Amino acid sequence: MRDEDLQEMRQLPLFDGVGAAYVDSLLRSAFVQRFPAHVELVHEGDPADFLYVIVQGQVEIYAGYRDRETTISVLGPGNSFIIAAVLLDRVYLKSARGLTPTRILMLPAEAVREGFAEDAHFARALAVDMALAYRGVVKELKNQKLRSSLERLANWLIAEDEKGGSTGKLEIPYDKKVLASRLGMAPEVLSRSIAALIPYKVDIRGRHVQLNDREALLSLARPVPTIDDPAC
Amino acid sequence: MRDEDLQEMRQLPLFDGVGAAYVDSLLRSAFVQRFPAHVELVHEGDPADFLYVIVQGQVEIYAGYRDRETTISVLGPGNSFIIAAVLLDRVYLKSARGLTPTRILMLPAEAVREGFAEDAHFARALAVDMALAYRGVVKELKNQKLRSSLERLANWLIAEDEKGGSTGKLEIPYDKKVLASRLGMAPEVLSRSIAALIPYKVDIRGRHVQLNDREALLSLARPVPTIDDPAC
DNA sequence: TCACGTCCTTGATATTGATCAAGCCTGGAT
DNA sequence: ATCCAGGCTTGATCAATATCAAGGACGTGA
Repeated sequence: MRDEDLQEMRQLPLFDGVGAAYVDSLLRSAFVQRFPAHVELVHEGDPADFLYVIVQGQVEIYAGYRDRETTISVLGPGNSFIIAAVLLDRVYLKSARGLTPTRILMLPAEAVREGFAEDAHFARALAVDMALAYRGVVKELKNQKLRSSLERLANWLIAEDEKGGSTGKLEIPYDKKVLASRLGMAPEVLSRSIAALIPYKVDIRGRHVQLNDREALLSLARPVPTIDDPAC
Repeated sequence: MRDEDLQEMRQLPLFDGVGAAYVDSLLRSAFVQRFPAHVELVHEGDPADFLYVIVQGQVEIYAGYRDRETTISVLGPGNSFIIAAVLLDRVYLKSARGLTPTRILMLPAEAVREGFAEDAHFARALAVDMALAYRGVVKELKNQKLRSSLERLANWLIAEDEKGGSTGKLEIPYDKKVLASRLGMAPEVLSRSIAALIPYKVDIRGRHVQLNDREALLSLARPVPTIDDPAC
């Protein structure tokens, strides 16, 4: 790994609270790889040989069943996948592909497990990551089971706006078909739900979104911290 | 805590791989409580003051949104809830109530976090628990997003039969309305789905279930390890 | 034994979402 | 500039699920 890459990798959130010497030791067996867009990085059902950390680009985590497919999440720089499979030495439950060209840090699973067994700080960092990831999926499961498609879209828009500082303007960060899949609906349903938000002063043109009456949208969306607040 | 309780608590899966001296130290600040059925043990949104471990009885983990409610899981003896909230010192994302009378070990959250910070074995045990819990909820999210109600029921029956040794006979372990909620459907839909399984030689009377043609049901259910196998 | 509450099933209807089809729009390649 | 593939929208139709209603079954308490 090149020195400039090494310096960059040391800053990754995965290594928060972990001793620098130990991080370097882990990184010695790792490498950074570039992938073009659309390439499948991880295949559901495969043994977990690597822990992946996104250095650059956007990765879609998805899963299939028979001829169906759904997007579980879309991850960006600093995010890792899939810690649980690596820790437990089991197969990946999900697949991953780059939505854009990507640079990915690949940590051999063996090295991660050794680190887990030997370095208590690293073990704790992984536990905390696991706990946060778990809570994220619980919130998503609740979102799916408890809300309609329209409610999920409205809440996603509110949350995405808040991420950007509640300016009332946001960009949908990927194709609408990916957003539809991520929110658990067909693309046609997303189109219709977007149209259904027009009375709530939501203006969507292409990927550009403008929320012209935040209170109106909030009265429809009715977010709750235990589903919608990433910091909760 | 009474000595006989103490002995019993030491055997809990949560403490696998953790030194006996440390377990005893943790248990010194804990207590075992009995609750009648239906009592709410944990309320969604409350601060996580305790880690709960079921010693006896059956607990329904559920969540609500506006006037809706869904069952996330039903847990039995040996299972704990809710580790992630305690570890991160955040609110509970879910509620819990006993479906039956219960005996619950209550570990103060503070003590658990201290244990996590001080005892590397305990930290690793919690990390592994977290990884397993994470994978479980990912499978459930996939189950919800990728399958119809009928598919979820068929697969639940197959999995429940396998838990009991694949005898072809099983007992639904709680009220059907809880099973319906757990599988993400209204009770009426569960009734209709049960009736729809009659051509597949599934015989359900009350809580008694008999699978008279496992292959037929499997051809409908089409289980995959990455959703249905708890050991995967 | 009786009364009552809750669970469950069945029927009917409404709503939500999926699927199929068609055509427009847009960005990339030539 | 032109062509083409894929994304997206809209219309139509179908399927799945929710909701409402009613009545029977069953277990519990008196």
